[in-house]
Amino acid sequence: MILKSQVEWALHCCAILAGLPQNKYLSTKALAEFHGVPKEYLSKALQSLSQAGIVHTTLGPSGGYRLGKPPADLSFLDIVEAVEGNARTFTCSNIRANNPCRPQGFCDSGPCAVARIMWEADEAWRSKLRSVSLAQLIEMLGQEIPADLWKSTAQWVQQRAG
Amino acid sequence: MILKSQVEWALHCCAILAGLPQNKYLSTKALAEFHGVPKEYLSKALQSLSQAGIVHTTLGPSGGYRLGKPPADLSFLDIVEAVEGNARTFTCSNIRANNPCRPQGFCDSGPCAVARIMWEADEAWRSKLRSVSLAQLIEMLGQEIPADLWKSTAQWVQQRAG
DNA sequence: GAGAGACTACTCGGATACAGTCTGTCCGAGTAAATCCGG
DNA sequence: CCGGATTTACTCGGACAGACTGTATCCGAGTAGTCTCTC
Repeated sequence: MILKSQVEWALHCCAILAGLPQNKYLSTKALAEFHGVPKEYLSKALQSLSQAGIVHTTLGPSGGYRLGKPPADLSFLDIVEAVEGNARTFTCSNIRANNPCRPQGFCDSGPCAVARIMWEADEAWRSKLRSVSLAQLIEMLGQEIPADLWKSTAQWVQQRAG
Repeated sequence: MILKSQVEWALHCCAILAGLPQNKYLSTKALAEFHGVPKEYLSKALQSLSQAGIVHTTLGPSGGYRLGKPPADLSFLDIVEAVEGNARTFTCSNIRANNPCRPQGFCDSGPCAVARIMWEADEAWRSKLRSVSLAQLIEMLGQEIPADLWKSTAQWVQQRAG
């Protein structure tokens, strides 16, 4: 059970897009070059973000992506679920129903205990992701990245933005 | 990111094995028939549990599996990790290193903020699974399963145990 | 110089291909209990 | 009746195949700016 690499890409792309000047767009090509990943495949992740309303896109030259909401309103969970889907990590196939001792027509009341516990763990994971916003990530990155690198990166983004 | 069906099987099998008389064994065949799953494939999950020391096995006739530890000492996490592996759900490929603005020879101090947050969420998931023991599951099942079904199931297990 | 049309750069979506994992099956090797057979 | 040899029932491990997913690439359709050409 391992998340796709697209999740990592999407998170880093959102972090970059958060530093973009208002009403400017950054192309897939620029984002792909910045992160050193294949442009065409990264485009799939960005499409997922677009469909989820996390980023906004414009066609034509000087087109590309920008965030669709302020970074404070975007949680890690929003981005992860946009790429990975929002299905629970544990699927209950209700194998207790195959118990040969069951009387015919026996009907269960609610999901089985195993599934409930696994779903609680899943919810703990989601809850943590929900509690961290993109704005908080930017703040953390600002603290741990050297000031000159932070500045030159911002310049690079501004130069490529259209 | 969805857990294998083997995880569900392993959890239910451990719950059944917990109801086994001391020093008795239950065969893969019996467990497979009880849960209505393919015997050969279920055997893979049980092998994983065996390698992790969660269950103990004996060869020959009247052989099979029994728990290797008391149910109170077995957590959900033990069982899930035995089948699914203990690798983190998020893998950081350190794509920040591809930032074209980086000076040559730049060296990061510690994992990047994105990975740290994802790993915290992963730990929240594991922590929840670690907090629930197999004994607690048995107790929950005892409360929600009708008494007569609980009894006849115990009898079925005892009859098939060797 | 102004407006219409062509051009360009980009996103979007579908089609395709490849690799790895998940699911499932099959079979031989090894082991321990039960059974059989000779003394 | 007893002890050794055979049989039996099971686990274990590897090999194998098919389906599905993740990764990656390519190309055509559509769109919005930009450029060019004509009047």
